[in-house]
Amino acid sequence: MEDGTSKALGYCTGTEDDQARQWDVRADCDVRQILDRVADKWSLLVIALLDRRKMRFTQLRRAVDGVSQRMLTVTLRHLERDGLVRRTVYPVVPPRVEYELTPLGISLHEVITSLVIWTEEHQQEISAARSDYDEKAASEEHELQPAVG
Amino acid sequence: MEDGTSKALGYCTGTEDDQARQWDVRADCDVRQILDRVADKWSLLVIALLDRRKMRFTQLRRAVDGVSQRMLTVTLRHLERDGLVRRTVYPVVPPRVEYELTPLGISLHEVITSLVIWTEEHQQEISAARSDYDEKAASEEHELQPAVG
DNA sequence: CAGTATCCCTTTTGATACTG
DNA sequence: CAGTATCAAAAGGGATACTG
Repeated sequence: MEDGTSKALGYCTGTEDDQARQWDVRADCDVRQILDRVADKWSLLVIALLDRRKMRFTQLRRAVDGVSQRMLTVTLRHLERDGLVRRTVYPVVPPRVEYELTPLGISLHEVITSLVIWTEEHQQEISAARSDYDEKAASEEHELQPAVG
Repeated sequence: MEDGTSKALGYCTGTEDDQARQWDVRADCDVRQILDRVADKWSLLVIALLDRRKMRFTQLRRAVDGVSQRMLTVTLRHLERDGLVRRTVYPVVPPRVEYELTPLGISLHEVITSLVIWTEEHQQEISAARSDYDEKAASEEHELQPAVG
């Protein structure tokens, strides 16, 4: 689980009969590594929290608040390994460790922001689509079971 | 599992002592729904494949190729529910079902593209960071176990 | 404080078999 | 063809206990 590079990505074998897409299938293989990081349950929160400031472990733990100690550690290690976060250890008696975004991390943060903005702008449409879908799915069921209520 | 709106998102409770971040913590709750869709192992591939053309179920299944029948169905249902993909059933003898992006789906596709581009542009840096991290992690271990090689 | 190690439960995913 | 249903395997993630 610690090694993001060795996982099998079944669909990485390129087939060139597929000229319509503009993303290279092979590019997806690389993209996946980052997407998995972005998509990670906690990574996004940590990146957002670390925007323009350093934070200590416990400080992050409280800020994210739903996260377990284990998952925060795992998340931070992944981000550090990918060069998105820098970890600084101060060799003092009560250990002090600070986390901050690297330039690469800041740059990713900006890109993710555009995705976040898109989501905010289209949230209404998505909610509407969901309600619509759920309603229709419900009436489909009524066709099979007309006498429920 | 079919209901993306009811899942618990532990970190959604907003604490306002946190003025540095520019994303609203509550926004993350909504954002998560979409991010989960974007981040999904197969969604991205399907959206990419559906760019500017209709495709049938089996056609998609072969194009994605690593995907199981079940996962493709689940993925398509999610995308359909979110209003990103339109599903059209032709009531003919061998069933014919076509999938295509909605305008909303096209719009998301464009935003995701910027993320894909970012990844392609920074892939080298990330790989380098990983090698660096792994190398350092390896030598840390040698400090504990000096006689290995 | 800032972790690591372990156990265990939940969710996700894949394989297989069956159907309109 | 385009699914649904079911079951088993695997990964993800939390709680707890321990450590430099």
